[in-house]
Amino acid sequence: MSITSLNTRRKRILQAIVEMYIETALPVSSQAITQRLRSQLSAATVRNIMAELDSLGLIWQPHTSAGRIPTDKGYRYYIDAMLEPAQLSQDEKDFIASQYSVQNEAFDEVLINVLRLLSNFSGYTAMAFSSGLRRILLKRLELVSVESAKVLIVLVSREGLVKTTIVQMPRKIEAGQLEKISKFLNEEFEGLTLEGIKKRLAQELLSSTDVFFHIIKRASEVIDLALASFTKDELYLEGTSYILGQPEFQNTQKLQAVLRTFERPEPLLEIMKEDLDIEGIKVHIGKENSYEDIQECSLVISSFKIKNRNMGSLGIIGPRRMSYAKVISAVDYMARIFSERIVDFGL
Amino acid sequence: MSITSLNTRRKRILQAIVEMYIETALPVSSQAITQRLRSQLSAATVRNIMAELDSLGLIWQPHTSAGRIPTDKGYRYYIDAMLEPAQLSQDEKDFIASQYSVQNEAFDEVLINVLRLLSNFSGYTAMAFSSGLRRILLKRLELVSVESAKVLIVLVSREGLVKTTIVQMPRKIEAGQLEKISKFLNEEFEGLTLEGIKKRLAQELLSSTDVFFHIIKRASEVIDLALASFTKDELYLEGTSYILGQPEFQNTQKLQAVLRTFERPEPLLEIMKEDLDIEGIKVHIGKENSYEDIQECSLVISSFKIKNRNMGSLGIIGPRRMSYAKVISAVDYMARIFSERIVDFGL
DNA sequence: TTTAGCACTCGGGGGTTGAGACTGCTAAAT
DNA sequence: ATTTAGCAGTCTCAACCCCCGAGTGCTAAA
Repeated sequence: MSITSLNTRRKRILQAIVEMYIETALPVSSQAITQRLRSQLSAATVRNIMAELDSLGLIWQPHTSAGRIPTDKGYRYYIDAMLEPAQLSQDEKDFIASQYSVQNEAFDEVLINVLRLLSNFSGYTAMAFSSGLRRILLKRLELVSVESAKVLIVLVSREGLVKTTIVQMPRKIEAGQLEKISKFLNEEFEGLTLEGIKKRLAQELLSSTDVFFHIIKRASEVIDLALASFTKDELYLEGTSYILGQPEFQNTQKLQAVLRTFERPEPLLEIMKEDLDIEGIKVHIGKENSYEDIQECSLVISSFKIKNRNMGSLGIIGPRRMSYAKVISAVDYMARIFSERIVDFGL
Repeated sequence: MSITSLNTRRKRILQAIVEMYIETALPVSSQAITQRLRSQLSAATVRNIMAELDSLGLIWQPHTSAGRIPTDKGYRYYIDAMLEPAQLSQDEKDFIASQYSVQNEAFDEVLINVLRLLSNFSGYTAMAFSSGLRRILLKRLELVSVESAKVLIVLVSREGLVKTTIVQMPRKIEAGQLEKISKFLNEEFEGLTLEGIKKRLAQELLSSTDVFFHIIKRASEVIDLALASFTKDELYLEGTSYILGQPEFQNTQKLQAVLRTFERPEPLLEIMKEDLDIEGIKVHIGKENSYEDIQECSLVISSFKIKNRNMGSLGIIGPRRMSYAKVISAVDYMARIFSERIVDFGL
């Protein structure tokens, strides 16, 4: 007996176990399954099949006289082989659309709002990863002098994103010179990525006349500082408290592991970074995560695009015992809607 | 017998009880005290004194055959009458200084870093309240057109703070006009608070000639939008998971109350707002807090200044059974160092 | 192949018990 | 008058037992 040869009846029983366990958080007994399936199967027959599924490693018992619980492998099979690519209902979509209002907010704020919405809708913690402005194309760059050597850089991308940062220039810089630098950058490099600009500047620096050399030098400094500040990977979390309501985290040990991760979320960032260029939805179940503190959790992740470039990912982190059907369709929908609208709103 | 007449011996016993309870989280017995004090006192004598302290409401017994635990009143007396204003050791200061590095970060980020440091150093959850830019004085205001009706407002305060926000103007606005508006605002209102500027603009709007009316009108719109965005009170929390390690919060009920507060921290914000103009350190012990969900907690709060104006507060929230000596000196030191350096770094 | 029946296993709730930790009180000692 | 030794009394807590109920696996019959 191998997993690939599960017949319909076995599949239906596995499905029933997974779904009932997701609903109740209680081990599922043979009798409960017969009731749910309303088929002519007796509990004894179901028990035989459960023993098979158990030996295949798809379900397990917390103790001898208990019902069965899905293993990670069981959830994996359920998701890969049995979960239909569900859509949100129109009602649900309408609900989300009605909540999704964007005022005048920077990119970060819009993203956080989307996460809050996703988190409230799903009842789990929402997370997002943004690859910074590594991939965006320059539309305009404004330089504002804050004080002597301190400059505020405002970057507007072709995609409509705005980001600002304050940097410390190596030397004092005059307002007039600042203007020249930003004019130079805007005229020469519109439509390039920051890294592209950096390369071009390095070339020009070699071949430039003395007159321009100075401007190009300072422009390089500006771009270097902008790069350092704008291309930081960032992670966002919303609804972290939803994890508290989950019965599997009543145990203080397990709870602490997850909250530790929420405080130092670099592992989550790594995972989402790796998934950045994957198409569609990616699910990580329990021990499939190599990072120990979240091996009681499942992640559902999808990347979002801005003008066809993957700019980051968003998703859900919750207990393995998660309503995957709902969460997967919600994450999918939010990633799509966010990709579309972030540009429409011109942010 | 009244509290004010506690003689030295009674004080020393109360102190021993508080300190041992803070160390061990276990009720303190008469015998434990005789051992700690190494005086010639017998346990029986100590018991007599403990009975007195008990009837004064400074200590209590969780049950008849248990040792004593300080009441809120006991902690209060300990802090007010027995705690010397301790300084951090040079080692501790060096440690903090070595961790405290600021690059080019916005005000928020610096504050969060300080909290993280304070939290790690103390082993408790750190919190901060920032009153937004309500109290700052305008040095300069730059307006950058982002697209048609969308404007980036850059505010530089006399204190050296920089904040930016993107706002949606009610109408399209031309670059030339933007320049006029910012010139007008900078020339007329340098040195005022945002609210001061708003008032003055309202007056001028009434008495202005037709030529200026339009500019003033648009300037008002800008200031209104800036006010709405810049003067939000904000609360920051770092190290929330430290609360989980505390033995008093093994109890899920109590834990949940605190975590609820971390989730909707408005009550904390209120408390810190009220303490904003208090000099030095303020300690709130257990039931002294009117907000029920944190009546198992103590707060240690100090406000920080920027150029002699109280701009916000920072502090610690932890169990009543907190190492007050260490926490108080740490909070005091961090508030001072933050007040000093935030300006040096010109953020 | 399915199912009824049954013996078996295990967790968990409830009650009991005994050890140990402290106290308050009393009476003697200082 | 104050301190202390001694002791009886109180309460918690961990250990233990026991039993119920839930659910299983296995066997043998349908």
